[in-house]
Amino acid sequence: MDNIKQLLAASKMAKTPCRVDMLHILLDSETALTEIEIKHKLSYDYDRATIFRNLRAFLKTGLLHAIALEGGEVRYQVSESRLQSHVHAHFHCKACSNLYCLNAVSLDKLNLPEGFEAEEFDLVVKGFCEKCTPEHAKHPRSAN
Amino acid sequence: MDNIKQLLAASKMAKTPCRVDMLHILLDSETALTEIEIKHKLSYDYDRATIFRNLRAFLKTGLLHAIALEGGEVRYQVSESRLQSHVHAHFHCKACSNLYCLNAVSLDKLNLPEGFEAEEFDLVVKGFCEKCTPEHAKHPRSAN
DNA sequence: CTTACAAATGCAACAATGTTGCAAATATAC
DNA sequence: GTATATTTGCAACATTGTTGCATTTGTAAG
Repeated sequence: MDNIKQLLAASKMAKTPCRVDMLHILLDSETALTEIEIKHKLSYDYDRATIFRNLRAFLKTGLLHAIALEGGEVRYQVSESRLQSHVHAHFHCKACSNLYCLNAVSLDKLNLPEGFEAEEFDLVVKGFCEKCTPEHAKHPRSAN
Repeated sequence: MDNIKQLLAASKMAKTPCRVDMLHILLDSETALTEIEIKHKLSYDYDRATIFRNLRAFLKTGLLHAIALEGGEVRYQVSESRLQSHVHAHFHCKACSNLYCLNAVSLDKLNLPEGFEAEEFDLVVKGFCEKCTPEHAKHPRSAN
């Protein structure tokens, strides 16, 4: 709560109800969310332009980061350890389609072609999450 | 040329000028292309619905695969070694924004959380390509 | 090569989404 | 509390995703 106030202050953004609500939702979420998911979880029906602009502003200040999935789906997440590492790793469940953040992934010794200079790594691992692995669920593979 | 005919036949798709042209462009390209880039390179101004449907059909048969970048940008590429590996690695240049396909990347010993089962890996490495590294160019970092 | 059927295309229409200007409402600093 | 800078809601429009349908084209068979 107070945490959110600090986050906004650190980014020099006004503390408005919509922004607080958005960050609250994203901080509470175990998985990265789409713009529509965020909109649906908001306590008030804010205008889509407002949400759009706030997402854009959050990305600009680095408070959030976006992960693009196949099909053009974009999910947002609070960038907690953004500056510590340039590796962003996520796990995308093929059954429930949730997107989890993976920490502690190292990709240092990747052999790139001659003359290529790497700065960041975005990794998306696809499979089945703990709730949807064949052992735990019976019909999880229906989705894709 | 004849190669394209075989690709289409293998996917049980009719050999139409638009499809041949699209595949020609994608096979010739060193980098993955967006739908708009493909459209601009076509020799004839095909309807966008046609291109849209053909891309979708190509993805369905697996002839092409899509790579999603930040900002929702989606790029398409001929899937050459699609069945050999479940690792798709690409290099996205921050300067010229080209997307190169990286081969020979191994991500086997990735330590996932308990209960998570990985099937595919999509890696996007961002940085500067050989044409845009500081050594080779003077003002390449303007983009981004 | 023609015919007959299946498939693809162009076009129009509409839905969904991205994006902006601007006036009204709200937040921040004094 | 007041003044100023931001943010919001709304409307408008651009762009893109998507589909139905009539027309055209491709394919397979004779």
